[in-house]
Amino acid sequence: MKPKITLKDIARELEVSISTVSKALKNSEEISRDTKEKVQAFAKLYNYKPNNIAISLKNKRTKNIGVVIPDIVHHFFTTVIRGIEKYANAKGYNVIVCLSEESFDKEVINMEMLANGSIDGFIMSLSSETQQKGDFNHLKEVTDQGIPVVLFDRITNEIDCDKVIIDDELGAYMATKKFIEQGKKNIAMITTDDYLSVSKARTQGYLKALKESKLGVDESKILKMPTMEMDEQGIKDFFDSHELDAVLCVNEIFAVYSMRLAQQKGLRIPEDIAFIGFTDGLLSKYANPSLTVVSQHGEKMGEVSAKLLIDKVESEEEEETYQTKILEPTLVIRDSIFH
Amino acid sequence: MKPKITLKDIARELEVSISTVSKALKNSEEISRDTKEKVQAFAKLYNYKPNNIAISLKNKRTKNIGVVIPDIVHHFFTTVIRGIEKYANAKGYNVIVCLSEESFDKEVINMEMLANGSIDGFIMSLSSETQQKGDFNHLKEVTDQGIPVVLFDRITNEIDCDKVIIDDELGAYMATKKFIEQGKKNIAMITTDDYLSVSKARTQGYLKALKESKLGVDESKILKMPTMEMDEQGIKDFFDSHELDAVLCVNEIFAVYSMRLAQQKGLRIPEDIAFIGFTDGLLSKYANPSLTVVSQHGEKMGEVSAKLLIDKVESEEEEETYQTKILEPTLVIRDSIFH
DNA sequence: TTGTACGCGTTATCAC
DNA sequence: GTGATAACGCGTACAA
Repeated sequence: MKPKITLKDIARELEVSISTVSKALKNSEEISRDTKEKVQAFAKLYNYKPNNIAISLKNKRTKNIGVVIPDIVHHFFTTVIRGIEKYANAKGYNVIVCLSEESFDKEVINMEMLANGSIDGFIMSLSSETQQKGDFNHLKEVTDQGIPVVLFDRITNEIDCDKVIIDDELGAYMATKKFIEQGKKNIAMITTDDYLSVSKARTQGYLKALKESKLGVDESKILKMPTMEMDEQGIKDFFDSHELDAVLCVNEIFAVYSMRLAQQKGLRIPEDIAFIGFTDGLLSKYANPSLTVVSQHGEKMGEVSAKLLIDKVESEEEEETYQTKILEPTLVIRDSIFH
Repeated sequence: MKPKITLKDIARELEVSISTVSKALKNSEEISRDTKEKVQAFAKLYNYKPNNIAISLKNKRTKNIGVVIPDIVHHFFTTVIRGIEKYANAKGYNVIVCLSEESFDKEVINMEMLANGSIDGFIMSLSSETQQKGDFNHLKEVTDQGIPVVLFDRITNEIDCDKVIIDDELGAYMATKKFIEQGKKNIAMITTDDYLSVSKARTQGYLKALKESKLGVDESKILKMPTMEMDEQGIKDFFDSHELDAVLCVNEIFAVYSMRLAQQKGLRIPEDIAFIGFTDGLLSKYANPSLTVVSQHGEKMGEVSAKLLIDKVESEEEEETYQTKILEPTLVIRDSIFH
């Protein structure tokens, strides 16, 4: 058991002053070669490392980034974290992860916990409850304090800050268009309620593609699930009451589950009915048949978010200029559609 | 823009001393009702919150937990994080997540980054490279400094610390036994190289069950993959060169992919060939057919780890007594075997 | 009842 | 070339 050693310890042991030690360790020109060597040798021997907390207090910089997300089990958020971690780590930052579990209150509590000096900035994606309530005071307070915030994926226009999203509307548009090109006539969409910013945008892309085609829109072919949770019965009923030959799903879980239902009804995929989902996760890759998806490029999104945040944190001037980066979605073609 | 307010600011504004403010905010009996109300009102108005960093420096307690894991995209680790986060948050702790990406060097760097005061303790699962090298000096150094460590899942006996694992051997044993009871005769195992502690234990459980039965062991029915990465061709060759009616896989990805291969060969699941995997993730649940798995109870594991760590962090006496908690695995029966 | 002084570990400035 | 001092923000033992 050898407890952490401080400057003071070294100073006492070597019978010099604390400031001499501090300078010696930084190879300051002021200090004689002799003392420098003595101090550095001693420090190395006892494995001296400066205390991060003390430095944080002094510099008012923690080198920590707070990441607040609704859920960590979803593959998309997981890849975003990985992207953030990658970029942040390379820049010497640590990542503190907090989960809101889709709860407004938890989101608020987590942010308050971190906003009192623990972090230099936030990267976050709003909980569904927050988007539903439309209450963003906790974000406002944080930005008012001058703490930089980057929102990704689930964002709001009510807050002035940097944002990173993919073009959800375009993604859904591309997917729907693909169906149309392949001659599908009865194209359904399974999504969540509109309060989720991404669901809304995706629904619009779907509608846009249909309006541009001869097919036109049939609102009854849109199934809006109340939550992100799987409602197996809801989807089952939907399939029983509609004649469909293509389905666009707002996430991969809905899609994979829907495929199973279709198969149970004896439909062939993609001949009788084709599927496209969002999120390029393990589920899509290993589903049977494998699922065509609109990739959200989570890792890229994380990296971009981290870069935006760290740039802002490290920039001296406080520019009040914010940007919104819109990443291009891409279609990952697999066996759930023709190719 | 209203920057953070400090005790000093309040003191100056109200023309009292800093310590008076500090005491007033803690409702100290020493302070007159009058000043207390004045101070508290002012503090509330300007939304005063004590600076975490300053408190950390003073208390030598950060209320941060460092979590170092090999990978965040695997469902198992994801659920463990969730468990840790849940427990830790309830206790007022934050979770700093670092990814080693299965790399020894990254693991070392991450730990060093955090060990200089940023955290009160570590929860970690070893990278495969670390287990392969058998070099645990970075762990030794940390524990030598008196920083508590909890290892989970991928552990080592070389380090004295609390540990949390599931009984991997038992899990594999249960699964194999299940196959045997159901009359399967040619039971294979797809695993990774033995340097991963969990793979080794699982292989032993598999062997134990076979030895106890009349079937006996056929080493050629064990496929050892060099890494956690999917080697599709390796599995394909294995299937082509063996007559199998049951397969135990060390993770769900191997299992789901193997099922697909079996189906492509025209085999029926579970009649012709049955499958069991490890890890109760989304993949297992939504596979077609759904996959029977040995559940590792990741969330529980995270909670238990967090509890062990926080208990140790908060205990005054430094007991040099460590425990290893062994969680019971359970079989989650789904359609990839008879039931 | 209020205020002073000190310490947590570090760095920067200034004096010797 | 070296050291004393102040400061970051807070809490607390002790003094007034």
